[in-house]
Amino acid sequence: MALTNDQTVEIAEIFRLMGDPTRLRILIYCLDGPVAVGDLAQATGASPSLVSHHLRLLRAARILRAERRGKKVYYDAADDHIRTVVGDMIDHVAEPAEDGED
Amino acid sequence: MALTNDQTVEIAEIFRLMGDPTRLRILIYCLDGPVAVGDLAQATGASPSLVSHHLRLLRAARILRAERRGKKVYYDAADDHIRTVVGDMIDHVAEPAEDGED
DNA sequence: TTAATACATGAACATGTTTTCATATATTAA
DNA sequence: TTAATATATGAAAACATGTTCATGTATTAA
Repeated sequence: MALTNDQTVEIAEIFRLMGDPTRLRILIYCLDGPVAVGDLAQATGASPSLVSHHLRLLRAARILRAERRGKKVYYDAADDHIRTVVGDMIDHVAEPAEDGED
Repeated sequence: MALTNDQTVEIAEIFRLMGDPTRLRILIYCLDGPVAVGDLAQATGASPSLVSHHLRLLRAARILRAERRGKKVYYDAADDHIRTVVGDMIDHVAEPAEDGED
């Protein structure tokens, strides 16, 4: 499959955003359903401010989406592709190395 | 699925490496079969030196693997998970936005 | 051995990113 | 309105990364 330059850059941008451990932790916590910012901060051990900064990036890239309910804002995966990509990668790491590699 | 901290960091590292446009282009060219370094440089428009630097990172993370044949060194995807992850992401970008997003 | 080709590597520059801290905004309750 | 909770944001500090250039190593052929 051939990609345009814009598509390549867009994909790289999504991978890049997934490529920071703090942000990836936040993302993974959001894969199973909406989670509030404060809960993400608690779960990840990052400050609410830092979590909020990361959430903004993830949201801007349409990796996550936000929904306010009262005082809290809940974030969850923007679509199933995101879940699939992260799921595949988890499988990749969970599996033992394949034959033939050096 | 619960991940250890090491696993999370390992996954983030792989995503991070896929998250640079030059490196992603190199990776995508390697998905369909072994490609020599010089051909990757030509195809991507990057210098052989830069391609080599990127290949070293991709190889160290076991995203690609190398095989020398005479003077040339051929790189290809280390396993099918890599192909799957990139393929999923291409689908993600190729598809129109889903319902319900803001 | 020498030369030519193909790739790899170290150092340095330029740029970009993550994180913290202080402060601002939104929502609800009193 | 005031206070309390929850989240967002701007700026700066600390740190990391991509790229280039010069040079080094491997392989083959003469």
